[in-house]
Amino acid sequence: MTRHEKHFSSNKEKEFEFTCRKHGLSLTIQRRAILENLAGRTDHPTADQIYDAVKEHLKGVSKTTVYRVLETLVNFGLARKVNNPEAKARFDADTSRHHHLTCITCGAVLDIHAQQLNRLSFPEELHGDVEFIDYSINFNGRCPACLKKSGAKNTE
Amino acid sequence: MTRHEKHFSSNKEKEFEFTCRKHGLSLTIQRRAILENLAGRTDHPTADQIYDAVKEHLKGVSKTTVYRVLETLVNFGLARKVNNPEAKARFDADTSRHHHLTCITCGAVLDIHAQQLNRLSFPEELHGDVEFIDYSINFNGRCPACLKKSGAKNTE
DNA sequence: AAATATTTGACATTTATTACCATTTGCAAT
DNA sequence: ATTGCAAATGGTAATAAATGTCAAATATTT
Ligand SMILES: [Zn+2]
Ligand SMILES: [Zn+2]
Ligand SMILES: [Zn+2]
Ligand SMILES: [Zn+2]
Repeated sequence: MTRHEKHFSSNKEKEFEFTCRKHGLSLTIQRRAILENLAGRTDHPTADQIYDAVKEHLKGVSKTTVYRVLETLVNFGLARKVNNPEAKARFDADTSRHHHLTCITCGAVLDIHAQQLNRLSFPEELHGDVEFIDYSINFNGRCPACLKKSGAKNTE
Repeated sequence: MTRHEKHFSSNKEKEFEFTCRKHGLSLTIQRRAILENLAGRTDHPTADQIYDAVKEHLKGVSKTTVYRVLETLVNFGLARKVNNPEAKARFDADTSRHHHLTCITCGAVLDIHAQQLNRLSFPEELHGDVEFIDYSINFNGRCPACLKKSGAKNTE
């Protein structure tokens, strides 16, 4: 019983309460339980995995609520969506080493080719623990079209 | 008519034919058309978008085929899946700046915290064209558990 | 405690992806 | 060119993830 509660560090709990109050969000037991579960694990669970875990302690939770609460948590910066910015796979015939920028305004995905980004060194302190094979970088920002539309050309 | 065909660079076409022959894959018009379409655009389309485009030239293509062919192309290195290594979103309560390693063996997602990775400089040559806001790095490799199991501890 | 605004739960629906299988097609050997 | 067979396709049906709806329940305010 105390096992999972100790993971809901009072830091995260305070941040949760603060953020909810700040934005006029109700402090519901569902929100608390879902964030508590997510904060108590490091395996980057899916919505379904969180649902499976939470329903043990909170009999009757709806899966809909889990999806909704997760979205809320992400929107207010209390959690982060690691994969799948959208729910569809995107394909690329360019198999050369390059990276991507996703436009936060229109969702476009642009190629970022830059030599300097292809020479990242893997963190030494982790060698031995894990094996690094490759990497790709996901930038987020704004594409040329949306930049032009908004007129926000910061040249600084 | 020549508009889209010129994009199917003879390089990619040769690579396609070579790879198919090398692995005993049939050279079907569906595979050719789908790769031709994908290679002729840079917008990282979804399977559905490719289907919409391809069916114009290849009346009667099945959406199933598009999904299947894309999978084949990715498996044989002729294309790349940019988003959604799997079709589910994963969540993280750690909103601090960090990166992720996805284990190619078991699919686990691990946090990679390393200061050196948080100081990437955005490619200068792109300043002005696009606006960079943030980034995250997706490593792929193998997690400690799978590394240990396979006994492949390369300490070099 | 009562009034009000928000959130939830159950169900239905949409959307992405995969499974299945009969038919067709690519391809190699006549 | 014809034949034979393995491989691939098309159509449909089935999963699975995610979202929409709305009355009932709950949190917050008064
Ligand atoms: Zn844009
Ligand atoms: Zn790309
Ligand atoms: Zn693993
Ligand atoms: Zn993480």
